[in-house]
Amino acid sequence: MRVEGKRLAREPQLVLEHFLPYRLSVLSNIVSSRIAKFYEERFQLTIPEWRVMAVLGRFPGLTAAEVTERTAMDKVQVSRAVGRLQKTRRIEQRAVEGDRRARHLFLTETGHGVYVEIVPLARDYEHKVTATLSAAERGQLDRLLDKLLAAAGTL
Amino acid sequence: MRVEGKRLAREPQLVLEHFLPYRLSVLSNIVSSRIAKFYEERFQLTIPEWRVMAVLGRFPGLTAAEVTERTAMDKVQVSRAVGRLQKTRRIEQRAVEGDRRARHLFLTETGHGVYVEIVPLARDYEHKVTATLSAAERGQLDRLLDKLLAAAGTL
DNA sequence: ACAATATAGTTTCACTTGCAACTATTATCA
DNA sequence: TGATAATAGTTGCAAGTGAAACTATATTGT
Repeated sequence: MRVEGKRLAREPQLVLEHFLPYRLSVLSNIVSSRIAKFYEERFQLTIPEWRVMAVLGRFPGLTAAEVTERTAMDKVQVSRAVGRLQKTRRIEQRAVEGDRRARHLFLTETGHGVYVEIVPLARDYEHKVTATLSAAERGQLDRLLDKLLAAAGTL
Repeated sequence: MRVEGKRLAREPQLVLEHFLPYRLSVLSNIVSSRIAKFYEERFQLTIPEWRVMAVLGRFPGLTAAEVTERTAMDKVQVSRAVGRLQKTRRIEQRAVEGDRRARHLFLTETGHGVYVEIVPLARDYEHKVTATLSAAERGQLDRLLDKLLAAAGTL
């Protein structure tokens, strides 16, 4: 009934800590949870909320559906993040003329202030994460992520 | 009240799709959710369960605490995965002599069969994800992940 | 024009998750 | 030895999640 002894030697094995999906997941979880903790403590902001603010900072007036396209979040997540951001007065909405289902979303002045404050902090954190990499390695990392993201999208 | 017009041009901006934490999260989520779906459909297995099985396949007899150390899962997650795996008869436990709190965990014959079936499938998937990379790039990826994981762990 | 479809966004539900509290057991040390 | 602290593992709870159902509005085809 038990599995032990030399049988194992010849059988397929998987070394979890060398397994790409596992490594990606661990790395991503570490990075995301640190950021999440930081945003939460400092701004009472979740990562989905931050993502919505980030795209609205760059593209004021997107609708929720357009935010969804640009963030790899699903529409439920966006809807909830938008709801919370409105409650906390970081974003506001205006009618889309010609379509009463959708609304344009904008950072409020308050929201924009938060955005402007976070952006350099986010960059700092990114730099810390990649601090042990050389410039060449950072370039490699970018290229590899591009390729992997493209590949993963079409699998 | 609104944020628009040329003000934006001079203000800090963050391009989400170039932001490392975001990119890592998106890539990891795509990869993990595909795998999760596959494991679920084919083996009624969650990723935490699979991780537990993967380490027990390689290190039969670990205790739950030891599984925790080796998987970057927390003990609650391990406890629940172990519970489900016992219910589905994929693992079993034996007493640890000299400590009645802990138990050694082993794959059952059934569990081992699942393990042996999954391992090559997992490898295949990994290869598919990296199929667009050259051998050199795969090497780079490994090295970069090593460095980033080491760095992230100590931040 | 109007029935059938599609889309924007919200809500419900079942499930997962992590934190903290908890039980049981073992280790420490005065 | 007996009190205190540490450890293994489980459970309760509050919050987050995605899938599917739902409302409201817009589009399409006849």
